Amino acid sequence: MVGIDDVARRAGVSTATVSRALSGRGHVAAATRERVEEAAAELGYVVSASASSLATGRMRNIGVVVPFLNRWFYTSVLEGAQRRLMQYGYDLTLYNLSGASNERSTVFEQFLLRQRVDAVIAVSLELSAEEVDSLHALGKPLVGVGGPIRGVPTVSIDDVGVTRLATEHLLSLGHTVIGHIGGDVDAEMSFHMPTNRRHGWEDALREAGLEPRPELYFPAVFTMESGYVAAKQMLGDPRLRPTAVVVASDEMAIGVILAARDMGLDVPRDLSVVGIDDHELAPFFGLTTVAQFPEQQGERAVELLMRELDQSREDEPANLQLPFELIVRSSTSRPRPEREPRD
Amino acid sequence: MVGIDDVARRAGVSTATVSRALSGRGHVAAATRERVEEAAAELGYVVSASASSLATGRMRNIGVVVPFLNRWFYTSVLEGAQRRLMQYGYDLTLYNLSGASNERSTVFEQFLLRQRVDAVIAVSLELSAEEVDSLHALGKPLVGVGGPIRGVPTVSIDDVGVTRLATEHLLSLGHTVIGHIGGDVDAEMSFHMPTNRRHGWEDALREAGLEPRPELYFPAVFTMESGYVAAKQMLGDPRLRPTAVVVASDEMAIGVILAARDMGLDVPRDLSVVGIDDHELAPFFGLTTVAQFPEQQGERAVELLMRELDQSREDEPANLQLPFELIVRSSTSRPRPEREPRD
DNA sequence: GTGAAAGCGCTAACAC
DNA sequence: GTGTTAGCGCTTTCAC
Repeated sequence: MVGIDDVARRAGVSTATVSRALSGRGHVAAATRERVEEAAAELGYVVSASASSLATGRMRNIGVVVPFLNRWFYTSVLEGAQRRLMQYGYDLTLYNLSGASNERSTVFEQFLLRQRVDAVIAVSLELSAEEVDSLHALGKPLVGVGGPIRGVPTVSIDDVGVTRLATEHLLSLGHTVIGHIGGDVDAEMSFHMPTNRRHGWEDALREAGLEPRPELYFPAVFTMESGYVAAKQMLGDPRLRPTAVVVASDEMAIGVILAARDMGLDVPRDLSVVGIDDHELAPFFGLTTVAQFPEQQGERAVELLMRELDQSREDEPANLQLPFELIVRSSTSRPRPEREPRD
Repeated sequence: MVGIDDVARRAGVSTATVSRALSGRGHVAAATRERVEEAAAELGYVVSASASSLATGRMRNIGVVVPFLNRWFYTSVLEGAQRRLMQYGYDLTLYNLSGASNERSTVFEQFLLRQRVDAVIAVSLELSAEEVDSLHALGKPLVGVGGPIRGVPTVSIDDVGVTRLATEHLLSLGHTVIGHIGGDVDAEMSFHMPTNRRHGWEDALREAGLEPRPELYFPAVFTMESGYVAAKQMLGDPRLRPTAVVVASDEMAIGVILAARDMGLDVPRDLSVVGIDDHELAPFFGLTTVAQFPEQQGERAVELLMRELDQSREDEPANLQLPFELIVRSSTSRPRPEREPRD
């Protein structure tokens, strides 16, 4: 293993100078720096992460904790975070909680505290006060993605706002009977995200002078299949007859489109559908949706972290609300007139 | 920061004993071990990963390199790998190559060589000889998932076998005009995987005494949409008229099902479809498929690595072929008789 | 601008 | 079975 003193010897300087030259910290004469860099390159020298970490106390590694891996949202956040971290020269170590039931405590009590990460990003995770405290006690900054955590800076979107926008889009097209398929309140995703999205639907309706009808809300669990099942219930009930539906995720919304097709309903002529996400499959299905940008959320989380890591800690725990955007495709249109056009 | 000598003092022993007691290496009297563990718990002591790594030369961390993140196969492998690594007490640091074009060289030249990982798992990556060599030069074991790498142990499935099985399933149902939608040879996935899968289709056909017709093969790029597009081509050509199609991935196969529907074809009455993967969406679409088990592939890769890491290196570079399995759902059936049934 | 040397916190010989 | 101690390979004062 070629070490720092091999480089020092070859460049004819001390190890201190090599360290300074290669890390960019402290002043080194340009000529010296060049000699050192050359020597390092020739020898194929790379600093030992553990030695460097031991000396500096910094691992240049951050932990990202996700509740699942096989979901578009999480992998997108991950992708954004990882890309930005790489630019900062940081590694990303991944903790996935979807395995054994005790994995969560293992991660928090064993792995995260082992001093292998300088900070952690928690994605869509409602952390307990103890979990937050134990991390903070070790001086590890923490930022959340996807929902607020008490006393922790967070990046997220306005969950009320997204469904409100989706609903307003339908209202502006002339729909008045608008259903909502949303997350089951006591399912996985926590953070009251399902509740907030439901509120957005209700708020928009009320503002338009329409009272949201509870029987037009159907719970589902954020999968295509559950969206399909919920839609069949909603569309099959002869008392309901919605002309449009706001769906809390694109995957569910695609399920809704397929259910409508299977029932002989034309989308959008008989039913307008709008989702939330802008999932990679949305264009293929022509799905109108409110895009959130999870990769960007991952990137911003990293930036927040880097700021905390670099500077004088402790700005305000800034809660970043990221933008979202209505993307109109072919799954929404004006409602079909009740009676045959008179022509 | 509470260190090892705080624990030693509190337990009334030496640091060496604390180290031994807590790591499980070397002999410690049961009573002593207990006292040490107690002291450590009371003080909330956790070993410093960097100090420990510096002393042992082991990071207890392995790097996993994937070409993409937003694909079912990769996240599944990742999930399996991560679960198993956790059991071994190892961390997983994630490298995703899907970003900037120079990310690959950055990962290989900067990150992996920084001595932060004890070994690496390369998923569906055709590594160059230099990439392999530079890793080996550092004494870092390497295992591949998803395809062979020269001189590197690999876990994968028999790509010829899976499509052969899928094709045989259709043949046994009585189909004789069987198309194939496969990966584009010069697209992302490398490893000749698309070519191998195509061979499986051809082999099975030939064995049944049927000459595979090149015009019944359509290339696509492993997305639902590309499967849809390819299927439209295949099904729209009046000279072709396949009664069944073997598709190289479930996502593409779902695209095929949707295309058939849009053309007024009934699956499976007018067209049988079989995919490869057993993707999470397969049950929802009733897709008959050949399941591969990517999570298991991730787990096995870890096991291979642990064996290399633990023992006397250098067994044979064992290439593990993992099992696959035909899962029959509702997208395949006997072909419709050419003429109306005579009753 | 550069060098000498004292750690960083643990592990593993080696003694006993 | 347990203690002493010499590193592991860097970084960073402190001198010069």
